[in-house]
Amino acid sequence: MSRQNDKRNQLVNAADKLFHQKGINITTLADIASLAKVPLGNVYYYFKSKDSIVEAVIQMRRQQLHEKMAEWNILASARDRLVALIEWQTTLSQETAASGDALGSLCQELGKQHGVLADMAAELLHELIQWCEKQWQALGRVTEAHTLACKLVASLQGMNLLVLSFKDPNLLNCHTQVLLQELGVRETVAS
Amino acid sequence: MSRQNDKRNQLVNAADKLFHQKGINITTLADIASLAKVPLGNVYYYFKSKDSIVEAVIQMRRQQLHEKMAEWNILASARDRLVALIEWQTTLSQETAASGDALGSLCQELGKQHGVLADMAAELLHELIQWCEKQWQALGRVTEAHTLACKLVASLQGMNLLVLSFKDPNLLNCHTQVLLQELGVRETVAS
DNA sequence: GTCTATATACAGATAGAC
DNA sequence: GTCTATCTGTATATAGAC
Repeated sequence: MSRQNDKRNQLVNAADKLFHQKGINITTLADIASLAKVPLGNVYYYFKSKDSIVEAVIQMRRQQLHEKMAEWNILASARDRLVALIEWQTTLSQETAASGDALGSLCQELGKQHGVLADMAAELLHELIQWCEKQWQALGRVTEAHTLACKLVASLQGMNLLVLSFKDPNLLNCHTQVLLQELGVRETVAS
Repeated sequence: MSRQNDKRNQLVNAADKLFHQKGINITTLADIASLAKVPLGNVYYYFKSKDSIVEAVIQMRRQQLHEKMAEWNILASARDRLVALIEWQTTLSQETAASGDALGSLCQELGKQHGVLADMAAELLHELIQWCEKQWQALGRVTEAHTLACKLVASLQGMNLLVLSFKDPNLLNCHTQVLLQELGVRETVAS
């Protein structure tokens, strides 16, 4: 952890926040430098271009996603692990209402540009789906696992879009109830 | 339909296409003017700002959505009307894989900016959900109609994001099968 | 009404002092 | 390594000839 990495991390964290809040295209290097309290020109000592900052942000988010999944993996039952994912989304409902889902907007914005960055963002989504797939397999839904995983992630992402559009965090709580119920149908006993 | 409106419409159509393909923020007035074969400076005779072009595009899409819904409304059963919506999405799978869903990306991009335009885009999504809600009511699912409508639109929108991210139109076909089956569960007989 | 030329502002990126 | 000053390109928007 050198001094150099400190400043670099400040820049990546600032970019991460601004990309989420305003979108990548609208965010300027000046915005990032300003939030990170680093002089504009200095940015190019750490990154050769704006794209390489975007790449660094994606890598950081990938790391964070891995940590989240590792955290969920500790849970004993696959059902609880899926519940943890869904509940995690609800804890983000406030910021989702303000700025959308970080992963979803990243994929949406980069997806149109057809570049390497789009593939990297898509890879994050892919890893999340793969993780869900494993949980469904553990629940015995082996043949349908992939479809169910896509369905779950799509539902969450679609709901995040509604939450953003209608600025209504509560919509997410309401809908995740349904998702949780659907999970419960096969796993819990009536009580 | 004066000559004036012709050029205006050319500009709106060009903007509509480019906003979908590249996103609003990345699309420049020069891009729009060029595609519409209108000199750049002339754009300001028809629109006072870029935002007012965005507004015109949203209004046009609103009109198109109304036409689509009117078209579907002709169908006899509410179930067929919902099927028509889902199948319409699948017919768009190619362009969704290339540029995402037009409505979804609009809401995602504008949703972060918290302006009047964001509200207008959200209104489109709202109208689609309301339309779905009516169909569910007609199917007798009165109390759950709103939830089911949100769920359906969210599923479609989420799937559109996966299709864009993974550049895989077939994913949509695959998933809409599931949605159609779910609709079918309550309405069709085994055969 | 239509278009050319241009003002103005600001983006990403660079040069080079310290 | 760090920062100031600035280049270069290009965006939105305007002025004004025709």
